[in-house]
Amino acid sequence: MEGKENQGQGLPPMVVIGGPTGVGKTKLSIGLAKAIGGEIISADSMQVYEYMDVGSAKIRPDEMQGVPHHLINVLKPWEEFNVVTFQKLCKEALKGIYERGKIPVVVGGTGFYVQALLRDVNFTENDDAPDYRKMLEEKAEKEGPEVLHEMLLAVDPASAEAIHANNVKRTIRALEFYHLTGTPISAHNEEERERERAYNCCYFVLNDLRERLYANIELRVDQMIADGLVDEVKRLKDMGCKRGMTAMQGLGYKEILDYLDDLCTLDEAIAKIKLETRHFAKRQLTWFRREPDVIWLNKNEFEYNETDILTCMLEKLHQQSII
RNA sequence: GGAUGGGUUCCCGAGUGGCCAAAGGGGACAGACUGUAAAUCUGCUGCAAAUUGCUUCGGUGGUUCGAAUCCACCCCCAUCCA
Repeated sequence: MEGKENQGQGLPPMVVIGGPTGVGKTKLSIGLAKAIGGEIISADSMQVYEYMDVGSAKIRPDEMQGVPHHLINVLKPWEEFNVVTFQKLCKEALKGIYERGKIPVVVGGTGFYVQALLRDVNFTENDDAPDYRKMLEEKAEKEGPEVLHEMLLAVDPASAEAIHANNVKRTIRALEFYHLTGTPISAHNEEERERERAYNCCYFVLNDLRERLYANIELRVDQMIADGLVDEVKRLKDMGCKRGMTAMQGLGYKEILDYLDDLCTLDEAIAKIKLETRHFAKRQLTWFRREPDVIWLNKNEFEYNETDILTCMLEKLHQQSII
């Protein structure tokens, strides 16, 4: 509990608000940003995309209340997005924020992205190797995932042990890394794991009772449908968006796409979105739980009083000399 | 009232005398994660500290060394006939 207050001394200030989808991060972030004169950086893998508003639960301009937002609507849906891009865009945004003498408030549910930013993880520069990756994907498809896993075992046994054979995506990434750099990704990861936070920051995680979270998710999905999610996906489809694209892997998008392609009924699609969103929220929480030094804000413990939550946050920020 | 099919662990569903605490799937829960992360993958799921014990397959009673599985009666559900 104590003794960690000054560890961030000298580092640039930052506030992080994480939490599962649908807890109310957006609303809270506005309240906080206004209170401390902050600017918001969205750590969200879908809100970066233009034309994807309802399905990504993107904040509306009128909700921003004048608080500047970064990393929202900065990519087209057919563009690729990944941690490295996120990191790069983030750093650009941060530069401006610090120049303006403001405090960045990083808000988002993608724990991986937040971590990459906070610890300034170095993702070794490599060029893409689309052909190699594609070859591996086809190989896995044809010969089964074990074959790739054995290839990995030969060049990077540590990774092979850490990555389950069925996890084709991560197996491929490990192979690709070795292919491009000649060194095992496991060695690289080991080094990067040692990294400490590069910012003086408070990492808040907003949470709520599981049952309330889930109930809320269902309501939100119904609301998205009412707000025109189907039309939104239809428009994206007309723009040429296809299943394989990063943007179209978003929850709500891939399922509605299936519906539009007549692969299921609308009700089935909606039920699936709800289910997968619940699963997602759970995975998010798993990530935050293992993240060290996060400050949990359980809404139920605050009796759902937003002001009390804000007061608590401000107190923590003071303690850590962020404000 | 009659005929037939059926009631299985949170749900769906297999199991028709011992190898069954009961296949498989789903959900729930837990976890992994360092360039696809709203992705991808893993574990676990009757109770009890137990390689052992206890309770469970609509209910009750019976047959048997032994039953979720066989028999009898009863209750409930579905469809059909009256």
